[in-house]
Amino acid sequence: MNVRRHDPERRSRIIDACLDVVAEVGVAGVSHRKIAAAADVPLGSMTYHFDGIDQVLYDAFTRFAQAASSQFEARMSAAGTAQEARRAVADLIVTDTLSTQRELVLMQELYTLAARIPRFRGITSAWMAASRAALERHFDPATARLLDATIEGLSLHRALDTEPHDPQVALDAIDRILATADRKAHRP
Amino acid sequence: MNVRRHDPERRSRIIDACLDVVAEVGVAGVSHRKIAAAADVPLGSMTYHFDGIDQVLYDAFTRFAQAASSQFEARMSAAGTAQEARRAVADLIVTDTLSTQRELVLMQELYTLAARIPRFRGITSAWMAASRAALERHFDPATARLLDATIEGLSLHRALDTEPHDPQVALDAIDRILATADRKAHRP
DNA sequence: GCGTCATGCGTACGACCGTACACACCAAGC
DNA sequence: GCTTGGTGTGTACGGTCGTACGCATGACGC
Repeated sequence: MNVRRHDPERRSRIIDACLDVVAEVGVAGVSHRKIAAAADVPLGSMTYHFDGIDQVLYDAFTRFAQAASSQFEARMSAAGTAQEARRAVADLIVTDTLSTQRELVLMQELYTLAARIPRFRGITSAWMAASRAALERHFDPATARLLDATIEGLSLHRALDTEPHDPQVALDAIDRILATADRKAHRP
Repeated sequence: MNVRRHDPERRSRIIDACLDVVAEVGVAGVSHRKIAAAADVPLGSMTYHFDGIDQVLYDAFTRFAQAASSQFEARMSAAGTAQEARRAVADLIVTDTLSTQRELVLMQELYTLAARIPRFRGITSAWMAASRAALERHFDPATARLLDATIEGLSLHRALDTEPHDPQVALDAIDRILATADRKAHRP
């Protein structure tokens, strides 16, 4: 027997490389050859480790969504007071996972795939459910849903704006939404 | 001289066909051949009427954005009272341009392109500016911006939700935002 | 009627694609 | 040391791609 059936380290490197390639040339531009070159693995490895390019994309976006989701959750659960929660939501928009152009591009690519291909909606719905759950640690469900949608919208505007975003805009938006929210203590 | 230099009717049909193809297979799947087949024009027409596939996409998304923008503007300017404006915003989300899966997919594809390629941001920024201007007919600028972002977010959630969207959610969200808005009379 | 010339098309070429598959490699059993 | 069998790779094939380009077409000036 050889050491392992599927070298997980190599497989993992392919997934990371896939995200890099997607961020650079978009889902439209990915190919086995480009990913293999970026991961520095032979072309043959691609078909060996994955059934097809769809599976590579699926696994790559799953990893991306889970990473973003964990960061979101960590940020929200670190907030103790209501004021900290408010600040945490703002940070999510202006300095967190969704802050670099790379992350924003990947997010958009994932949304686009999910909008067109039902199979990918599993990834986005899990992500959205996790975000909402994290927000519901501090806010009532209706507010969590509204905040979630607004975060998406502001992030999108951020991705498409040519000039740098003013953090105050996000803070103001959140304050206005929270002004209409049920007061809810932080769950112990 | 021949009748015309660039037959506009044929060129226009190619643009429409391009949107159809993108809606079906995504930007990742478009090709000269598929668009030509969908438009029922010879393959050679593609390079004759357009400099490259990027230009086809650019023109197609420009048309799409302008159509959506006009509809948005028409919907908002038809509203006279504040109550009608509130209803108009809700309609934008639940029954208007952004309501069919086709429109939502195209919108996502455009956003993704714009996030990655600065050239396409001209289309999205014009669209966003027009939306905001239409909203500012009824609401103060800060509210218009917040509404705009929230509309985007709710539309996105709608595109990715597996189950049909409850219109009441959109209405509630708008009401909560408007509850914090400056009262502003409809400009004559 | 006929030459002229811009319009628009059919075709073919080279590049790149996904993937099948033969096989090199190497650890383990004996 | 030899056999064996799974692991991972290199290569080549059939197909699709964008696009360059030669040429058919038909309207116009005369």
